[in-house]
Amino acid sequence: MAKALPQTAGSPWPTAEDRDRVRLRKKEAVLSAAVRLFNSKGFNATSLDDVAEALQVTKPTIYHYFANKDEILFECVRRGLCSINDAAARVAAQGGSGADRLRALMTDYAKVMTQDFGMCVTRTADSELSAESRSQFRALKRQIDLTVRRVVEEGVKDGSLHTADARLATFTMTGALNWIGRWYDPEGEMSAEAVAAGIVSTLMNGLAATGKAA
Amino acid sequence: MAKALPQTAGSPWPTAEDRDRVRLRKKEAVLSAAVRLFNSKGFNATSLDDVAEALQVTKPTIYHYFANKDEILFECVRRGLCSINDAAARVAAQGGSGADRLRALMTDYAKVMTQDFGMCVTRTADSELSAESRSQFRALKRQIDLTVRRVVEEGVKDGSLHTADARLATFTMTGALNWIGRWYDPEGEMSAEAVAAGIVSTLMNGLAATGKAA
DNA sequence: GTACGATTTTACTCATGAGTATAGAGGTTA
DNA sequence: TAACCTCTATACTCATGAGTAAAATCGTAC
Repeated sequence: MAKALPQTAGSPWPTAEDRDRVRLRKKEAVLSAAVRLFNSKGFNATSLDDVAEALQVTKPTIYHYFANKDEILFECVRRGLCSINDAAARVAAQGGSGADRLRALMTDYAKVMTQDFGMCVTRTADSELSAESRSQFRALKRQIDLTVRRVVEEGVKDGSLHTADARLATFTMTGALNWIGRWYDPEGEMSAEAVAAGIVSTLMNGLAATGKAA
Repeated sequence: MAKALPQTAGSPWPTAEDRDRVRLRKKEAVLSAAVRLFNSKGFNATSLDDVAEALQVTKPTIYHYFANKDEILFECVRRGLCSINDAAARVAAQGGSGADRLRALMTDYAKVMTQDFGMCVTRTADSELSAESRSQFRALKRQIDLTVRRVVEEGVKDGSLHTADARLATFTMTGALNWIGRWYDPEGEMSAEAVAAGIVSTLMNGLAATGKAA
Protein backbone atom coordinates (compact mmCIF):
# COMPACT_ATOMS: atom_id res chain seq x y z
CA MET A 1 0.00 0.00 0.00
CA ALA A 2 1.51 3.33 -1.10
CA LYS A 3 2.57 5.55 1.75
CA ALA A 4 1.94 9.30 1.53
CA LEU A 5 5.05 11.07 0.38
CA PRO A 6 6.69 13.64 2.64
CA GLN A 7 5.39 17.15 2.09
CA THR A 8 8.70 18.82 2.77
CA ALA A 9 10.60 18.73 -0.48
CA GLY A 10 13.90 16.96 -0.91
CA SER A 11 14.43 13.70 0.91
CA PRO A 12 12.18 10.80 -0.06
CA TRP A 13 12.54 9.31 3.40
CA PRO A 14 9.58 10.11 5.61
CA THR A 15 10.25 11.95 8.83
CA ALA A 16 8.63 11.14 12.16
CA GLU A 17 6.03 13.82 11.48
CA ASP A 18 5.25 12.28 8.13
CA ARG A 19 4.61 8.98 9.83
CA ASP A 20 2.33 10.60 12.37
CA ARG A 21 0.47 12.27 9.55
CA VAL A 22 -0.05 8.97 7.78
CA ARG A 23 -1.31 7.41 10.98
CA LEU A 24 -3.82 10.24 11.38
CA ARG A 25 -5.00 9.85 7.82
CA LYS A 26 -5.63 6.18 8.41
CA LYS A 27 -7.56 6.96 11.55
CA GLU A 28 -9.61 9.44 9.56
CA ALA A 29 -10.25 6.85 6.90
CA VAL A 30 -11.60 4.46 9.52
CA LEU A 31 -13.91 7.13 10.91
CA SER A 32 -15.05 8.15 7.49
CA ALA A 33 -15.88 4.61 6.42
CA ALA A 34 -17.54 3.91 9.75
CA VAL A 35 -19.78 6.97 9.78
CA ARG A 36 -21.04 6.26 6.28
CA LEU A 37 -21.89 2.69 7.16
CA PHE A 38 -23.46 3.72 10.47
CA ASN A 39 -25.60 6.27 8.64
CA SER A 40 -26.76 3.89 5.96
CA LYS A 41 -27.15 0.59 7.83
CA GLY A 42 -27.38 1.74 11.41
CA PHE A 43 -24.79 1.36 14.16
CA ASN A 44 -25.93 -1.99 15.47
CA ALA A 45 -26.32 -3.49 12.04
CA THR A 46 -22.79 -2.45 11.11
CA SER A 47 -20.06 -4.81 12.24
CA LEU A 48 -16.44 -3.78 12.46
CA ASP A 49 -15.81 -6.47 9.88
CA ASP A 50 -18.01 -4.42 7.54
CA VAL A 51 -15.95 -1.33 8.22
CA ALA A 52 -12.72 -3.24 7.74
CA GLU A 53 -13.96 -4.70 4.49
CA ALA A 54 -14.86 -1.25 3.18
CA LEU A 55 -11.27 -0.23 3.84
CA GLN A 56 -9.79 -3.44 2.44
CA VAL A 57 -8.19 -4.36 5.73
CA THR A 58 -9.06 -6.72 8.58
CA LYS A 59 -10.72 -6.07 11.89
CA PRO A 60 -7.64 -6.09 14.13
CA THR A 61 -6.25 -3.26 12.04
CA ILE A 62 -9.14 -1.14 13.20
CA TYR A 63 -8.42 -2.07 16.78
CA HIS A 64 -4.93 -0.73 16.26
CA TYR A 65 -6.44 2.74 15.82
CA PHE A 66 -9.43 2.61 18.14
CA ALA A 67 -9.98 0.89 21.45
CA ASN A 68 -13.46 -0.39 20.65
CA LYS A 69 -16.59 0.16 18.64
CA ASP A 70 -18.03 2.62 21.11
CA GLU A 71 -15.01 4.88 20.80
CA ILE A 72 -15.53 5.03 17.05
CA LEU A 73 -19.19 5.93 17.33
CA PHE A 74 -18.55 8.49 20.01
CA GLU A 75 -15.86 10.18 17.96
CA CYS A 76 -18.34 10.42 15.07
CA VAL A 77 -21.08 12.05 17.12
CA ARG A 78 -18.56 14.20 19.00
CA ARG A 79 -17.44 15.69 15.71
CA GLY A 80 -20.97 16.38 14.61
CA LEU A 81 -21.84 18.00 17.92
CA CYS A 82 -18.66 20.02 17.98
CA SER A 83 -19.41 21.40 14.53
CA ILE A 84 -22.79 22.58 15.75
CA ASN A 85 -21.28 23.87 18.95
CA ASP A 86 -18.68 25.86 17.06
CA ALA A 87 -21.36 27.41 14.90
CA ALA A 88 -23.43 28.24 17.96
CA ALA A 89 -20.53 29.76 19.85
CA ARG A 90 -19.39 31.77 16.84
CA VAL A 91 -22.85 33.19 16.32
CA ALA A 92 -23.53 33.79 19.99
CA ALA A 93 -20.48 36.04 20.14
CA GLN A 94 -21.11 38.05 16.99
CA GLY A 95 -23.12 41.22 16.65
CA GLY A 96 -26.60 41.86 15.31
CA SER A 97 -30.07 41.41 16.72
CA GLY A 98 -31.17 38.14 18.30
CA ALA A 99 -33.14 37.38 15.15
CA ASP A 100 -30.11 37.94 12.95
CA ARG A 101 -27.96 35.73 15.10
CA LEU A 102 -30.59 33.04 15.34
CA ARG A 103 -30.97 33.00 11.58
CA ALA A 104 -27.23 32.61 11.12
CA LEU A 105 -27.07 29.91 13.76
CA MET A 106 -29.92 27.90 12.28
CA THR A 107 -28.40 28.12 8.83
CA ASP A 108 -25.06 26.76 9.99
CA TYR A 109 -26.78 24.12 12.10
CA ALA A 110 -28.80 22.97 9.12
CA LYS A 111 -25.72 22.65 6.95
CA VAL A 112 -23.94 20.52 9.53
CA MET A 113 -26.94 18.21 9.58
CA THR A 114 -26.53 17.49 5.87
CA GLN A 115 -23.01 16.16 6.45
CA ASP A 116 -21.83 12.75 7.56
CA PHE A 117 -20.95 13.46 11.17
CA GLY A 118 -23.94 15.73 11.65
CA MET A 119 -26.34 13.11 10.31
CA CYS A 120 -24.77 10.60 12.64
CA VAL A 121 -25.79 12.69 15.66
CA THR A 122 -29.47 12.47 14.78
CA ARG A 123 -29.31 8.84 13.82
CA THR A 124 -27.60 7.78 17.01
CA ALA A 125 -29.72 6.93 20.01
CA ASP A 126 -28.38 7.40 23.52
CA SER A 127 -28.80 3.70 24.14
CA GLU A 128 -26.24 2.81 21.51
CA LEU A 129 -23.42 4.45 23.42
CA SER A 130 -21.63 3.16 26.50
CA ALA A 131 -22.52 4.74 29.82
CA GLU A 132 -19.53 7.11 29.78
CA SER A 133 -19.91 8.15 26.17
CA ARG A 134 -23.61 8.60 26.73
CA SER A 135 -23.14 11.09 29.51
CA GLN A 136 -20.67 13.11 27.42
CA PHE A 137 -23.03 12.91 24.47
CA ARG A 138 -25.85 14.28 26.58
CA ALA A 139 -23.68 16.99 28.07
CA LEU A 140 -22.67 18.22 24.62
CA LYS A 141 -26.26 18.25 23.43
CA ARG A 142 -27.34 20.10 26.54
CA GLN A 143 -24.68 22.71 26.00
CA ILE A 144 -25.82 23.31 22.44
CA ASP A 145 -29.39 23.55 23.58
CA LEU A 146 -28.49 26.14 26.19
CA THR A 147 -26.51 28.25 23.73
CA VAL A 148 -29.34 28.22 21.24
CA ARG A 149 -31.87 28.99 23.92
CA ARG A 150 -29.81 31.94 25.10
CA VAL A 151 -29.83 33.41 21.61
CA VAL A 152 -33.60 33.00 21.52
CA GLU A 153 -33.98 34.67 24.89
CA GLU A 154 -31.80 37.57 23.85
CA GLY A 155 -33.85 37.96 20.71
CA VAL A 156 -37.01 38.08 22.78
CA LYS A 157 -35.42 40.66 25.03
CA ASP A 158 -34.29 42.90 22.18
CA GLY A 159 -37.69 42.57 20.54
CA SER A 160 -36.54 40.85 17.36
CA LEU A 161 -38.04 37.47 18.30
CA HIS A 162 -41.30 36.40 19.82
CA THR A 163 -42.26 33.26 21.73
CA ALA A 164 -44.11 32.38 24.91
CA ASP A 165 -41.68 29.64 25.90
CA ALA A 166 -38.06 29.86 24.83
CA ARG A 167 -37.32 26.27 25.83
CA LEU A 168 -40.17 24.85 23.81
CA ALA A 169 -39.40 27.12 20.87
CA THR A 170 -35.82 25.88 20.94
CA PHE A 171 -36.99 22.27 20.87
CA THR A 172 -39.27 23.05 17.95
CA MET A 173 -36.40 24.56 16.07
CA THR A 174 -33.77 21.97 16.85
CA GLY A 175 -36.29 19.25 16.11
CA ALA A 176 -36.88 20.56 12.60
CA LEU A 177 -33.13 20.96 12.10
CA ASN A 178 -32.11 17.63 13.58
CA TRP A 179 -34.67 15.89 11.42
CA ILE A 180 -32.72 16.94 8.34
CA GLY A 181 -30.27 14.21 9.24
CA ARG A 182 -33.03 11.67 8.88
CA TRP A 183 -34.25 12.51 5.40
CA TYR A 184 -31.61 14.52 3.60
CA ASP A 185 -29.96 12.80 0.67
CA PRO A 186 -26.69 14.41 -0.45
CA GLU A 187 -27.19 12.75 -3.84
CA GLY A 188 -30.63 14.31 -4.17
CA GLU A 189 -31.68 17.45 -6.00
CA MET A 190 -31.64 19.94 -3.15
CA SER A 191 -28.41 21.57 -2.09
CA ALA A 192 -27.63 21.89 1.58
CA GLU A 193 -27.89 25.66 1.21
CA ALA A 194 -31.37 25.49 -0.30
CA VAL A 195 -32.58 23.18 2.45
CA ALA A 196 -31.10 25.42 5.12
CA ALA A 197 -32.62 28.56 3.63
CA GLY A 198 -36.07 27.03 3.27
CA ILE A 199 -36.24 25.60 6.75
CA VAL A 200 -34.88 28.73 8.38
CA SER A 201 -37.43 30.79 6.51
CA THR A 202 -40.31 28.58 7.65
CA LEU A 203 -39.11 28.57 11.25
CA MET A 204 -38.64 32.33 11.33
CA ASN A 205 -41.79 33.34 9.49
CA GLY A 206 -44.18 30.49 10.19
CA LEU A 207 -46.56 28.79 7.85
CA ALA A 208 -49.53 31.08 8.43
CA ALA A 209 -50.08 33.57 5.66
CA THR A 210 -51.17 36.32 8.01
CA GLY A 211 -48.02 36.19 10.06
CA LYS A 212 -49.23 36.70 13.58
CA ALA A 213 -52.57 34.92 13.72
CA ALA A 214 -53.76 33.22 16.90
CA MET B 1 -52.72 -16.54 37.28
CA ALA B 2 -56.28 -15.23 37.65
CA LYS B 3 -58.25 -15.42 34.47
CA ALA B 4 -60.48 -12.47 33.54
CA LEU B 5 -64.05 -13.18 34.53
CA PRO B 6 -66.70 -13.33 31.81
CA GLN B 7 -68.39 -10.02 31.17
CA THR B 8 -71.75 -11.55 30.34
CA ALA B 9 -73.51 -12.02 33.68
CA GLY B 10 -74.55 -15.41 34.99
CA SER B 11 -72.33 -18.39 34.35
CA PRO B 12 -68.83 -18.33 35.83
CA TRP B 13 -67.57 -20.59 33.04
CA PRO B 14 -65.79 -18.60 30.33
CA THR B 15 -67.17 -18.78 26.84
CA ALA B 16 -65.06 -19.04 23.70
CA GLU B 17 -65.28 -15.26 23.30
CA ASP B 18 -64.09 -14.75 26.85
CA ARG B 19 -61.05 -16.84 26.08
CA ASP B 20 -60.34 -14.87 22.92
CA ARG B 21 -60.60 -11.68 24.90
CA VAL B 22 -58.12 -12.90 27.47
CA ARG B 23 -55.75 -13.90 24.74
CA LEU B 24 -55.97 -10.46 23.19
CA ARG B 25 -55.34 -8.78 26.53
CA LYS B 26 -52.21 -10.83 26.96
CA LYS B 27 -51.04 -9.89 23.50
CA GLU B 28 -51.64 -6.26 24.39
CA ALA B 29 -49.66 -6.68 27.59
CA VAL B 30 -46.71 -8.00 25.63
CA LEU B 31 -46.85 -5.06 23.24
CA SER B 32 -47.21 -2.59 26.04
CA ALA B 33 -44.24 -3.95 27.98
CA ALA B 34 -42.20 -4.19 24.82
CA VAL B 35 -42.83 -0.65 23.61
CA ARG B 36 -41.89 0.82 26.97
CA LEU B 37 -38.65 -1.11 27.06
CA PHE B 38 -37.87 -0.29 23.42
CA ASN B 39 -38.43 3.39 24.14
CA SER B 40 -36.28 3.47 27.22
CA LYS B 41 -33.43 1.10 26.35
CA GLY B 42 -33.65 0.95 22.59
CA PHE B 43 -34.82 -1.92 20.42
CA ASN B 44 -31.48 -3.64 20.01
CA ALA B 45 -30.57 -3.31 23.65
CA THR B 46 -33.87 -4.89 24.68
CA SER B 47 -33.92 -8.68 24.64
CA LEU B 48 -37.12 -10.65 24.59
CA ASP B 49 -35.94 -12.07 27.90
CA ASP B 50 -36.18 -8.53 29.24
CA VAL B 51 -39.72 -8.20 27.97
CA ALA B 52 -40.64 -11.58 29.40
CA GLU B 53 -39.14 -10.68 32.73
CA ALA B 54 -41.14 -7.45 32.87
CA LEU B 55 -44.28 -9.56 32.41
CA GLN B 56 -43.17 -12.25 34.86
CA VAL B 57 -43.23 -14.94 32.22
CA THR B 58 -40.58 -16.65 30.08
CA LYS B 59 -39.51 -16.05 26.53
CA PRO B 60 -41.37 -18.93 24.85
CA THR B 61 -44.60 -17.45 26.19
CA ILE B 62 -43.96 -14.38 24.09
CA TYR B 63 -43.35 -16.55 21.07
CA HIS B 64 -46.77 -18.02 21.62
CA TYR B 65 -48.27 -14.62 20.82
CA PHE B 66 -45.82 -13.25 18.27
CA ALA B 67 -43.81 -14.91 15.55
CA ASN B 68 -40.60 -13.01 16.24
CA LYS B 69 -39.07 -9.84 17.59
CA ASP B 70 -39.52 -7.96 14.33
CA GLU B 71 -43.25 -8.58 14.37
CA ILE B 72 -43.46 -7.01 17.81
CA LEU B 73 -41.54 -3.91 16.82
CA PHE B 74 -43.47 -3.51 13.61
CA GLU B 75 -46.79 -3.75 15.41
CA CYS B 76 -45.62 -0.99 17.76
CA VAL B 77 -44.63 1.42 15.01
CA ARG B 78 -47.65 0.46 12.94
CA ARG B 79 -49.92 1.56 15.76
CA GLY B 80 -48.10 4.84 16.14
CA LEU B 81 -48.24 5.53 12.43
CA CYS B 82 -51.88 4.54 12.19
CA SER B 83 -52.77 6.96 14.95
CA ILE B 84 -51.13 9.77 13.03
CA ASN B 85 -52.66 8.59 9.81
CA ASP B 86 -56.12 8.55 11.35
CA ALA B 87 -55.66 12.08 12.61
CA ALA B 88 -54.43 13.20 9.21
CA ALA B 89 -57.28 11.55 7.33
CA ARG B 90 -59.88 12.89 9.75
CA VAL B 91 -58.58 16.43 9.39
CA ALA B 92 -58.07 16.24 5.64
CA ALA B 93 -61.74 15.45 5.23
CA GLN B 94 -63.15 18.08 7.57
CA GLY B 95 -64.06 21.66 6.72
CA GLY B 96 -62.29 24.95 7.39
CA SER B 97 -59.38 26.71 5.75
CA GLY B 98 -56.11 24.95 5.06
CA ALA B 99 -54.60 26.79 8.02
CA ASP B 100 -57.37 25.62 10.34
CA ARG B 101 -56.99 22.04 9.21
CA LEU B 102 -53.22 22.14 9.41
CA ARG B 103 -53.41 23.48 12.94
CA ALA B 104 -55.77 20.68 13.98
CA LEU B 105 -53.63 18.08 12.26
CA MET B 106 -50.42 19.25 13.89
CA THR B 107 -52.06 19.31 17.28
CA ASP B 108 -53.24 15.72 17.01
CA TYR B 109 -49.91 14.66 15.55
CA ALA B 110 -48.07 16.23 18.46
CA LYS B 111 -50.24 14.45 21.00
CA VAL B 112 -49.63 11.07 19.39
CA MET B 113 -45.91 11.72 19.63
CA THR B 114 -46.13 12.03 23.41
CA GLN B 115 -47.55 8.52 23.70
CA ASP B 116 -45.79 5.16 23.78
CA PHE B 117 -46.47 3.95 20.26
CA GLY B 118 -45.96 7.40 18.79
CA MET B 119 -42.60 7.81 20.48
CA CYS B 120 -41.62 4.41 19.20
CA VAL B 121 -42.01 5.60 15.62
CA THR B 122 -39.42 8.34 16.04
CA ARG B 123 -37.06 6.20 18.03
CA THR B 124 -37.10 3.37 15.52
CA ALA B 125 -34.66 3.47 12.63
CA ASP B 126 -35.48 1.79 9.34
CA SER B 127 -32.48 -0.45 9.77
CA GLU B 128 -33.95 -2.08 12.85
CA LEU B 129 -36.82 -3.61 10.92
CA SER B 130 -36.77 -6.60 8.60
CA ALA B 131 -36.86 -5.93 4.89
CA GLU B 132 -40.61 -6.55 4.63
CA SER B 133 -41.52 -4.54 7.69
CA ARG B 134 -39.24 -1.77 6.57
CA SER B 135 -40.99 -1.32 3.27
CA GLN B 136 -44.38 -1.19 4.97
CA PHE B 137 -42.98 1.23 7.54
CA ARG B 138 -41.75 3.50 4.78
CA ALA B 139 -44.99 3.26 2.86
CA LEU B 140 -46.98 4.33 5.89
CA LYS B 141 -44.67 7.26 6.55
CA ARG B 142 -44.86 8.31 2.94
CA GLN B 143 -48.63 8.23 3.04
CA ILE B 144 -48.70 10.47 6.09
CA ASP B 145 -46.26 12.84 4.49
CA LEU B 146 -48.41 13.10 1.38
CA THR B 147 -51.59 13.74 3.35
CA VAL B 148 -49.91 16.48 5.36
CA ARG B 149 -48.39 18.00 2.28
CA ARG B 150 -51.76 18.07 0.57
CA VAL B 151 -53.23 20.03 3.45
CA VAL B 152 -50.34 22.49 3.19
CA GLU B 153 -50.85 22.85 -0.54
CA GLU B 154 -54.55 23.45 -0.12
CA GLY B 155 -53.80 26.08 2.48
CA VAL B 156 -51.45 27.81 0.11
CA LYS B 157 -54.09 27.68 -2.59
CA ASP B 158 -56.84 29.13 -0.39
CA GLY B 159 -54.47 31.82 0.84
CA SER B 160 -54.42 30.81 4.50
CA LEU B 161 -50.87 29.44 4.40
CA HIS B 162 -47.67 30.63 2.84
CA THR B 163 -44.53 28.77 1.82
CA ALA B 164 -42.21 28.62 -1.16
CA ASP B 165 -41.83 24.84 -1.02
CA ALA B 166 -44.62 22.69 0.39
CA ARG B 167 -42.46 19.59 0.58
CA LEU B 168 -39.72 21.30 2.55
CA ALA B 169 -42.24 23.03 4.78
CA THR B 170 -43.81 19.66 5.53
CA PHE B 171 -40.45 18.22 6.49
CA THR B 172 -39.79 21.18 8.75
CA MET B 173 -43.12 20.65 10.45
CA THR B 174 -42.96 16.88 10.80
CA GLY B 175 -39.37 17.16 11.96
CA ALA B 176 -40.35 19.43 14.84
CA LEU B 177 -43.28 17.16 15.67
CA ASN B 178 -41.42 13.88 15.35
CA TRP B 179 -38.70 15.23 17.58
CA ILE B 180 -41.16 15.38 20.45
CA GLY B 181 -40.81 11.63 20.68
CA ARG B 182 -37.12 12.07 21.43
CA TRP B 183 -37.31 14.49 24.33
CA TYR B 184 -40.81 14.42 25.80
CA ASP B 185 -41.08 12.98 29.27
CA PRO B 186 -44.64 12.00 30.29
CA GLU B 187 -43.53 12.27 33.92
CA GLY B 188 -42.31 15.82 33.35
CA GLU B 189 -44.05 19.11 34.04
CA MET B 190 -45.50 19.87 30.61
CA SER B 191 -48.75 18.29 29.55
CA ALA B 192 -49.06 16.87 26.07
CA GLU B 193 -51.60 19.57 25.31
CA ALA B 194 -49.29 22.38 26.34
CA VAL B 195 -46.45 20.97 24.25
CA ALA B 196 -48.73 20.58 21.26
CA ALA B 197 -50.12 24.11 21.57
CA GLY B 198 -46.69 25.70 21.94
CA ILE B 199 -45.11 23.89 19.02
CA VAL B 200 -48.08 24.47 16.73
CA SER B 201 -48.02 28.14 17.58
CA THR B 202 -44.31 28.44 16.79
CA LEU B 203 -44.69 26.56 13.52
CA MET B 204 -47.68 28.59 12.41
CA ASN B 205 -46.46 32.01 13.46
CA GLY B 206 -42.71 31.69 13.34
CA LEU B 207 -40.13 32.98 15.74
CA ALA B 208 -39.63 36.38 14.14
CA ALA B 209 -41.39 39.17 16.02
CA THR B 210 -42.27 41.05 12.84
CA GLY B 211 -44.14 38.16 11.29
CA LYS B 212 -43.21 38.35 7.61
CA ALA B 213 -39.60 39.50 7.61
CA ALA B 214 -37.12 38.26 5.00
C1' DG C 1 22.99 -7.73 10.15
C1' DT C 2 20.50 -7.30 14.32
C1' DA C 3 17.22 -5.31 17.17
C1' DC C 4 13.16 -2.69 17.55
C1' DG C 5 8.72 -0.58 16.91
C1' DA C 6 4.79 0.06 14.27
C1' DT C 7 1.52 -2.20 11.47
C1' DT C 8 -1.33 -5.85 9.86
C1' DT C 9 -2.73 -10.60 9.48
C1' DT C 10 -4.52 -15.37 10.76
C1' DA C 11 -6.93 -17.76 13.83
C1' DC C 12 -8.98 -17.86 17.55
C1' DT C 13 -12.42 -17.00 22.35
C1' DC C 14 -16.48 -15.86 24.32
C1' DA C 15 -20.90 -13.62 25.57
C1' DT C 16 -25.22 -12.65 24.00
C1' DG C 17 -29.61 -13.21 22.49
C1' DA C 18 -32.94 -14.92 18.87
C1' DG C 19 -35.43 -18.71 18.20
C1' DT C 20 -36.88 -23.91 19.10
C1' DA C 21 -37.77 -28.79 20.79
C1' DT C 22 -40.19 -30.87 24.07
C1' DA C 23 -42.71 -31.78 27.93
C1' DG C 24 -46.12 -30.76 31.38
C1' DA C 25 -50.24 -28.47 33.40
C1' DG C 26 -54.99 -27.34 33.04
C1' DG C 27 -59.18 -27.16 31.14
C1' DT C 28 -62.64 -28.74 27.31
C1' DT C 29 -64.95 -31.96 24.26
C1' DA C 30 -66.48 -36.56 22.83
C1' DT D 1 -61.75 -42.22 30.26
C1' DA D 2 -59.46 -40.63 26.31
C1' DA D 3 -58.22 -37.56 22.84
C1' DC D 4 -57.31 -32.74 22.49
C1' DC D 5 -56.27 -27.91 22.62
C1' DT D 6 -54.14 -23.89 24.77
C1' DC D 7 -50.75 -22.10 27.34
C1' DT D 8 -46.36 -21.99 29.78
C1' DA D 9 -41.86 -23.53 31.37
C1' DT D 10 -37.26 -26.04 31.09
C1' DA D 11 -33.49 -26.68 28.56
C1' DC D 12 -31.56 -26.41 24.78
C1' DT D 13 -29.26 -24.81 19.51
C1' DC D 14 -26.98 -21.79 16.81
C1' DA D 15 -25.39 -17.55 14.40
C1' DT D 16 -23.32 -13.36 15.08
C1' DG D 17 -20.08 -10.15 16.17
C1' DA D 18 -17.01 -7.83 19.68
C1' DG D 19 -12.68 -8.29 21.16
C1' DT D 20 -7.84 -10.78 21.56
C1' DA D 21 -3.50 -13.70 21.26
C1' DA D 22 0.20 -14.42 18.66
C1' DA D 23 2.77 -14.41 14.71
C1' DA D 24 4.32 -12.34 10.21
C1' DT D 25 5.87 -8.13 7.65
C1' DC D 26 8.36 -4.05 6.96
C1' DG D 27 10.82 -0.05 7.50
C1' DT D 28 14.04 2.36 10.54
C1' DA D 29 17.88 2.69 13.96
C1' DC D 30 22.04 1.18 15.75
